[in-house]
Amino acid sequence: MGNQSEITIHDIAKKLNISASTVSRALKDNPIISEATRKRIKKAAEEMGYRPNIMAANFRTKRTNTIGVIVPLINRHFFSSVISGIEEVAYDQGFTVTISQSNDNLEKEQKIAYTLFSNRVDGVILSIGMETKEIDHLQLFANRKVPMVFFDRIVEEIETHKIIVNDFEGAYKATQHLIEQGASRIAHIGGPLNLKIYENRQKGYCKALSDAGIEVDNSLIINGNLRRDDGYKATKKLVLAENRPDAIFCANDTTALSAIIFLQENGIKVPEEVAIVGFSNEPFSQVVTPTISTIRQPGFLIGKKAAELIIKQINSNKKSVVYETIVMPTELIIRESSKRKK
Amino acid sequence: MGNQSEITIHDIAKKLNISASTVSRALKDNPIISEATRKRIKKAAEEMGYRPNIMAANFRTKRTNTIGVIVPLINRHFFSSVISGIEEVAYDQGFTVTISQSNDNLEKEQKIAYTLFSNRVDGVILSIGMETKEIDHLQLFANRKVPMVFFDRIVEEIETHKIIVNDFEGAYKATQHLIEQGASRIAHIGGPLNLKIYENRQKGYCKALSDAGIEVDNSLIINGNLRRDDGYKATKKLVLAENRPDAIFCANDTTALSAIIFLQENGIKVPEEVAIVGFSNEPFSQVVTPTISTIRQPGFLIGKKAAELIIKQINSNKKSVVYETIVMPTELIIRESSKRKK
DNA sequence: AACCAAGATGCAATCGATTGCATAAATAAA
DNA sequence: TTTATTTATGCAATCGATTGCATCTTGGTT
Repeated sequence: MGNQSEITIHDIAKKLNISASTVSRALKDNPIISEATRKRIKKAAEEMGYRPNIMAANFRTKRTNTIGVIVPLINRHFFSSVISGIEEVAYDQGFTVTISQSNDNLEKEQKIAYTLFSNRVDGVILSIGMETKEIDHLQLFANRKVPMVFFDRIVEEIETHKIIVNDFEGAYKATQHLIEQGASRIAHIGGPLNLKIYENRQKGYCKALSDAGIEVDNSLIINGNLRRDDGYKATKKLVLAENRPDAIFCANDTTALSAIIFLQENGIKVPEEVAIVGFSNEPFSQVVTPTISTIRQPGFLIGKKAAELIIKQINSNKKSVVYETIVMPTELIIRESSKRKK
Repeated sequence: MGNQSEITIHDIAKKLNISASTVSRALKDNPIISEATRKRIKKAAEEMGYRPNIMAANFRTKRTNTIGVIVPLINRHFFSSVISGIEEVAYDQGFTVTISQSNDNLEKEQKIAYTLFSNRVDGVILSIGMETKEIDHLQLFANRKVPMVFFDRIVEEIETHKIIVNDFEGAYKATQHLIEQGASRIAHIGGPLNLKIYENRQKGYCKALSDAGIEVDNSLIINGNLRRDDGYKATKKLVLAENRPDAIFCANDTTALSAIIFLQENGIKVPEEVAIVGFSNEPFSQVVTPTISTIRQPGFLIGKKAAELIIKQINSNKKSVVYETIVMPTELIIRESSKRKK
């Protein structure tokens, strides 16, 4: 059993008294090798417990069949869904997926990018971190013609494939829904505006208001980092001000939840007095009390699509690629936190 | 900008009129190279935009600095936490992490294992799928002396590092806590007993009862698949029986939640009339109403520990490794669903 | 029988970084 | 100055699979 030394195609060749090139070709089902020898070779390979040294092959062919993925945090439902989608497609096509998380830290993102590049991944799928304003480390891939797909948090300046969620539409629908539920003073707890997604959510919110003839009141918009604490404080500020809002559209579910918590702690009824809609459909949003209305982002589908796009580009001999920007639709999920009895 | 052709150490060598070996050594900070030349070389490398071809280096040195991870499902909080922990440690030590999911499918798990092996990962960290009864594909690593760490769902027959959670202890503490809160008729909604982890949880529950002088009543134990539905039905059955239990220890948080939902729907107060403790500390358990008491499994720590173990083994010149089986402690988190006012 | 084409296999170079050993240069000791 | 010693650098082989080109078989055709 214990077989420690590497078995190479040369070992097989020697045993069968043929050349290594023939072995190589046979194992790759090259039709130029006769049926008979191919079978002999495969049989021998099997018996000898041969496992190809992919490192050697990669080195020679300059392909790794590896896709690098960079996300801010693996341990978050949206991103792990995307990864799951990527993995699903990539695996079927014979690709390996290497995953790294930037922790929303620019320095780490840069290191990861250089590492992936040095590892000669065939392509990169990524969503940038909150701090990412410099983009030299990403330009690297563009310059060297390494296929790249941005998703969700994209970099506009780099011309490549992009998959985004229709944040504008989602925010619009969320806000519109709040209006339909009878709200008229609708606040917004938003994210950092240097990220396009939060800008678009905010724009969708504003557009829905103005389409309904409601003037946008900047005192009702609070931007922050969308952590639990941010939502709590923002809600406090909104509620304690004179002329309290009767609804809040939050740019993620975390702040929606912390808003609800603050409101409940202060005896303000959700949704009767303040209706809430979040964003992202985090798993907890459907099990908390009240369940949180939110916008579903199709993470798994985004992942699949990203993998398909990048594999297509990897396999197309890199000439004249037409870059696509895919906008994924969103879906409004109405739950208790915004549904007012009529 | 557009720099398409590979820059190698030979290009640097040629430009500086020195040999490639000197360049290689200088870039690796080999002290045998003089300060002066090292600086010249590094400067030139920087200027020329040199990026080492790690494929070539890996091939030569037979190390990939890559750790392969196989989990049943990426998109689940426990596993993504573990991955996060692995990634954290591995990254700091200069390792790359490759992640694959088996989807609890034996065939896919086998394919992944062979792929990882062919890619010559330096080590493998894995939690097996539900279907995994054959283990040839895992023996492969053991035979070829590839470092391996099992976590959570381990294979007993393979002698290697293992990291498991102390399910017995966790269940014991949960049950004990319920007793301390004044409960005396404590039910258990358990998982399939062919999985070790659920067997141990049940054993811990029974031991805690008998240690407290409470006889185990089998009519209070219901085993199932621990889905939402299972918890709901089990609770119904328990509650509608004569002599209703005054507490339930659930083998996961999902059933704990559905138990709570059933109880609330039927006007039974949690925790006053029936106290509940779950298991796993799923993210939702701290945000639902009431918040759910549960047992924390240190996923992130398990990941870190697994990475540390495997890296240690990779770096130790593979002679005489002592395999460790680490049992991670659990922590009881007391929340509203079990805390009775005194 | 002579020639050709198609089919099957082998030869040898190649990818880029690493590394044991040899050598050259610089310094110290005699 | 000569020899030993240290320090710095170069030479060349190597890792295993791939692949363009050369070579050898074989059978078919005239």
